[in-house]
Amino acid sequence: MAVQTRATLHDVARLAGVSAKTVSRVYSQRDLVAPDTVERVMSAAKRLRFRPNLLAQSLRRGGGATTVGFIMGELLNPFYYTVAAGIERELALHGFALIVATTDDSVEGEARVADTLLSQRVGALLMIPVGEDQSYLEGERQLGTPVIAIDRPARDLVADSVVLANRAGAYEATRALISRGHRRIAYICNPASVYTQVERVTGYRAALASAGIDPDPRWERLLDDPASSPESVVRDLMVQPSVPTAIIAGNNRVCIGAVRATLEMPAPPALIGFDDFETADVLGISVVGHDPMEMGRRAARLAVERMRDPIGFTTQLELPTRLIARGSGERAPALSESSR
Amino acid sequence: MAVQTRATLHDVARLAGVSAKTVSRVYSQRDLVAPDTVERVMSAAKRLRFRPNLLAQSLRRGGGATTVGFIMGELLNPFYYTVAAGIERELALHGFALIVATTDDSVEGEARVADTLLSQRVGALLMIPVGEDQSYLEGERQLGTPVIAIDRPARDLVADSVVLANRAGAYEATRALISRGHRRIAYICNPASVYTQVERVTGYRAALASAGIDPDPRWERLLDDPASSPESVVRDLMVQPSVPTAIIAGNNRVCIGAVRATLEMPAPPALIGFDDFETADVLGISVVGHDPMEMGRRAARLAVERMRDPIGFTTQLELPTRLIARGSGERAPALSESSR
DNA sequence: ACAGAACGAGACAGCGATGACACTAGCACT
DNA sequence: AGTGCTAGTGTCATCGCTGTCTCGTTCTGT
Repeated sequence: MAVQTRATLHDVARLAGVSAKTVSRVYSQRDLVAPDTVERVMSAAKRLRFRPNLLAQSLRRGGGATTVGFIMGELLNPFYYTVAAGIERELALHGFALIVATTDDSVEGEARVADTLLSQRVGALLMIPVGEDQSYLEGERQLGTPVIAIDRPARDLVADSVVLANRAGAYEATRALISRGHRRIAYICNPASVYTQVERVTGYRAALASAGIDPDPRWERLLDDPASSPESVVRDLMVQPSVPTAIIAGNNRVCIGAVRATLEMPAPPALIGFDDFETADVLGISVVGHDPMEMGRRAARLAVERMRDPIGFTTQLELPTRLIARGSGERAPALSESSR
Repeated sequence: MAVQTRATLHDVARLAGVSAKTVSRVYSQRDLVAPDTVERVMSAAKRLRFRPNLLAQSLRRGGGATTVGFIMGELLNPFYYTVAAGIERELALHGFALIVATTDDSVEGEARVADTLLSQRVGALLMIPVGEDQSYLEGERQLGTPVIAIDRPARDLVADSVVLANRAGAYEATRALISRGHRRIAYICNPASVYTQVERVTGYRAALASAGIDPDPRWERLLDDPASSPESVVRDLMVQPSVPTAIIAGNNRVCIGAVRATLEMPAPPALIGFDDFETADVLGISVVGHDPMEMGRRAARLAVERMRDPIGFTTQLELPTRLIARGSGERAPALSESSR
C-alpha cells in the first residue's frame, strides 16, 4: 500500500519544468500564461493528482476566508436545520463552505463553539443567539468577522439580524380566533423567555386587548422548563374548571404536543401553531407559517455582503409570517363554552 | 471605527518580551515554560485578543486536519440531517469541526462538493453516495483522506461503510403483514434504483417467497421519477380492479404520501413505513424504525479512527432496524379481500 | 567543587501558497 | 539603431505557526 504524499505546487512545477509561481498563475488565472505552458502544467498536475491547498492559499492571501460558521442549538430541530439548509445553499452559490456547530442551546456551548469557529478563521459567524449577551463577540467583529444573528437579535453586539414578524404573526392568529367567537384563548410556550416568545406573547396580548378582552394569567402558560412535556401541559390545562376554547402553541414542539393531547377529545379546542411542520397538513393543523429556508438564505446573503464590505450599516431584516388555515384553527368554540 | 488587524504570535511575543516560539509553546503545552513567563504571555495575549490561527497551525504541522466533510443529498431530508446531527456530536467530542455540503442528490454535485472539501483539506470525507461509482475518490484515499460511506456502500472504492439491515427490516415488516393474514402486499418506493431500495425489495420478496406467495408485479411500484408524487401513486394503486390489502412504503416520503392518500378511506389498507418520522406516533403509523443519529455517530467514529490509523482494515457496519407497531401495520385485511 | 543533567528560551527553516518586483524576448514605432 | 511596450516567466520574501537545533542557566550528585 503505497502511502504517497500530496503533491504541492513545487512538485507540479518541477514536473512541468516551470517555476512554482507559474503553476500558481495557471490556477489563479489572474495573470497571463502561454497556452502551451498552461497545458504542460495542467497535465503535470493531473498526473500528480495535484489539488491546491486552500488553507495555505488563504493564509498567504491574508485571511480571505473560504468558510462560514453557523452556530445553532441542535441539528434535530426542524426549524434550525431548515435555516441551515437555506444558509448552505446560498453560501454554495458564493463559493463558501459551511461549518455547522451545535450548542445544545446552552450559553457555554455557544461561547465554546464560537471560539472554535473563530480559530478556524471563518469569514463570518451566523448564529441563533442563545445567551443573554453576545458582547464577547464584539471584539471579533471589530477584528473583521461579521456576525449575523438569526431568529433572535444579538444582545450588546453590533450585528446584522434576520428575524420573523413574531408579533404580527401572533396578533393575526389571535385575531383570527377572536373573529370565530373565541374569548378564552390560551397561549402555551416552552421555553418562554426567549426573544421570539416574548414577542409573540406581546402580539397575542395586543390582539386580545384590541378586542377588549382582558388577558387572563390562567391561559398564559409561559414555561421555562425543558423537562416538562408540552403534551402534559396541555392536558393539565384542559382539566381545569374553566377551560379555554382555543389554544395558540408558541412553537412546533408545543404544537405537536397539543395535537397529541387533544387528538382524542370529543370537542377539541381550536388550535393554531407557530412554525409549520411536515405533516401539519395531514393532521389538519392551522399554523402561523413562515419560511425558515428563506431566513437562512437572507442571513447568508448578508454575511457575504458584510465580508465583501465590512463597514456598511448593519441591517435588521424582518420576514413576514402568514396564517395557514387547515381546519384546527377554524373550529368555532363549543356552544356551551361560547356563552359563559 | 478602528479597523484593527488580528494579532499574531509575534505581536504577543513582542508585547510579552519573549520570542514567538515561546508563545507557541505556551499554547501548545508540549514544552516546559516558566510559570511567570506563561503568565506574561497570557496577559499579553488577552490584551491583544490573540487567537491562534488553526489554519496556519495545521498547515505547519503538516495536514493534521481539524475539519471533516459530510456530503449529503440535501439538508431538508429528516433522515439526512439526523445523520448529520449524529456526526456533528461525535466529531465535536473529538475536536473536529463539521463542514456540510449538499449535492441535491446529483452525481455532478457530489463530485463538485467533494472537490471543494478536499481542497479545504478535510481530514476525512463522510458521504451518502449518490453516483454509481466513487472511484474518483480512490486517489484521495491513497493520499490519506479516508472516505466513509453512509447508508449506501461506496462503489469501486475502498471505504468503510455504515449501512442499515435493509433486507432484514423489509423482511420483518412483510412477515408481520403476512402473519396478520395479508397476501396482497404492495411495495412502493421512489426512487427505486438506489442501494437501500434494492435491498429492501429483496427482503420483501424473500419474505413473500418464504410464505409461498408469488411476487406480483402489479404490487411492486418501483419508481424512479422525482416528479411523481407518492400520494398519487398510492391513489392510483388503490383504484385498480384488484387492490392490495397492505402497503409497505419504502421510505418516509412515500409513507407520508400513503398516509395522505389513505387517510379518508373507509377501509384503509394496512401500512408500514420505512424510516420513522416525527409525527408517526400521532398518526398511528407503524414503521420499520432505525437510528439515523447512531449511524452518524458510528460513521464519525470510524472517520476518527481512520484519521488516527489510516492503514487498518476497512469496516462494514450494519445497524439493525426494528418494527415499531403503532396500529396502521396491524390492521387485518378487510374480510371481502382476505378471501379472494 | 565540578561534570553532567535538566530546564527554559531563542534562532532558523519551512509547511504550501502568492504578492511584489525584476527580468527577458519579441515586436512596433520613431 | 534606439526606445518603449507587452507578454510570459522567474526570484524572493512572507502569510502565521511549529519542529529542530542550539545555547545559557540552574540544579543535582559525588
